Amino acid sequence: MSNIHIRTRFAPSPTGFLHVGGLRTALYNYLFAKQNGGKFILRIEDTDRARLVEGAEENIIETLRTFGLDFDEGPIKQSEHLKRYKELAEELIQKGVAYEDAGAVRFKMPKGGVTKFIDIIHGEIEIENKTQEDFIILKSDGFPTYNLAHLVDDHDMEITHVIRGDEFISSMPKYIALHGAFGWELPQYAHLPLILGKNRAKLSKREGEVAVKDFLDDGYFKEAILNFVALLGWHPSKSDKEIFTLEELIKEFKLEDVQKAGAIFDTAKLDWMNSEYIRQKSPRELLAYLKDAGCPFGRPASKSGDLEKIIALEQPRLKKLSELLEKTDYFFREPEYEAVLLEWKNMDNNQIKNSLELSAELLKAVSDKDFTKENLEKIFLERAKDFKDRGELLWPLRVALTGRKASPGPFEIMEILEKEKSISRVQNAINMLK
RNA sequence: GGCCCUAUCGUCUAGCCUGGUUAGGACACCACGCUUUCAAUGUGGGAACACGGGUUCGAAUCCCGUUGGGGCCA
Repeated sequence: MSNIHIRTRFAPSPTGFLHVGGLRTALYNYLFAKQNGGKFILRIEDTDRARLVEGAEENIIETLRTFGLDFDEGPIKQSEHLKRYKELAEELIQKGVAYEDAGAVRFKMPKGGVTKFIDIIHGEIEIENKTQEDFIILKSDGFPTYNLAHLVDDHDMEITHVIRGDEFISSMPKYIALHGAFGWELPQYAHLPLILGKNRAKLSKREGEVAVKDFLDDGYFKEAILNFVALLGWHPSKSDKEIFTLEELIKEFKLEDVQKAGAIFDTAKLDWMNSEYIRQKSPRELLAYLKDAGCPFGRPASKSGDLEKIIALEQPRLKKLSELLEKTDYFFREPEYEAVLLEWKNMDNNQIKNSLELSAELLKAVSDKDFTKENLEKIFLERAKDFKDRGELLWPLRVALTGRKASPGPFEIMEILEKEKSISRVQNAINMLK
């Protein structure tokens, strides 16, 4: 608790929905603040009025809440500080370090020397001042540019650590010169490597799914997304642990261990991670989650106990919850398939028919009460011994029940389908072969 | 084009600071086992130090250069 005064901020522009890169920046800011007992603050940088997108601010706030990245202060909006920026621009003109130019105010960038600073992630960085031009700090419409506004607010909000994307490194001489002109102390900086698309370029909306909301809507768990994003550019120093809760991340995250090079955002590992989280949850939790999400799974209604059983069957096969509806459709309507699918290896039509007729016969002999997975398995596996291989009995049966090449096993399915429906599906298959 | 950042398997990365490893893990991929199918699971496998020079007995690791990638500005 020694660093009680540490203050970080996440300062997005509301020019679009929160994307994965933004989420990671917010997360790292949050983790660093929390692990030091400090404060995490949200600031909305809404001074570029032309690029504002409706609903973006709400989406950013809502998404941060969803992930549990609760901010201690804010949201603070820059558009409410217009007077402050104007006064400060004025002050710089008075001091002779800024001047008016076609209605705008420009800051006089020192032309000689080098700017040196320490970045927590990159170490020492040196940039010659002559690479920078005099730059606009206040536009003719009275709105400040990023160059001025972000650092005024960081100062006023007493931000101690600025953790943001790499893309600002080359403008650091501007920010440092401006701090000098105001006589303000510099915060510490940590510039995060960019998250790149498959084409190695900065992730952009044009590539489709980059909004965090899209992933949420697509059936990825928030825990999985957060976990995945945390590992894009960071790795625990003394272990190979990969599954982390937010609390664990707060304990183990180290800003100095953040990678210097950009990371490609590739969803293959996210899929795996999501399936890990799906398997960790109980079917009941998954069902509740689906209900909350307004997913039509299970409608029209069957008994709710069955829904949990159905989820339990597919659980180890799911990468995303959104696959559930399609994968379990045969529980809710009669399967449709081609008769050839019933064929196992080199069986001919007659053999298939005989196999299915035996199945029907065996099923009819089981009472409703005994129509359980265990019982059915015992009965069928015993009879399957009469065949060259079990598949001759079990494959046609399973296809008759599901209409699918791939599915869970027939016994667990039949327990859920119950006797009458199981038999009728087998009967339908037999009829197809006539 | 100028400036800046950056470089280990296909991807995310450990190792680099403090030279000596069969260069480790995870995902993905392949094979095998289990198995009626698909998963899950178990075992095994292929797969990387961008390149060129130094320094050194010895370089992924230190230095220089080149190339590639990215960013910012124009």
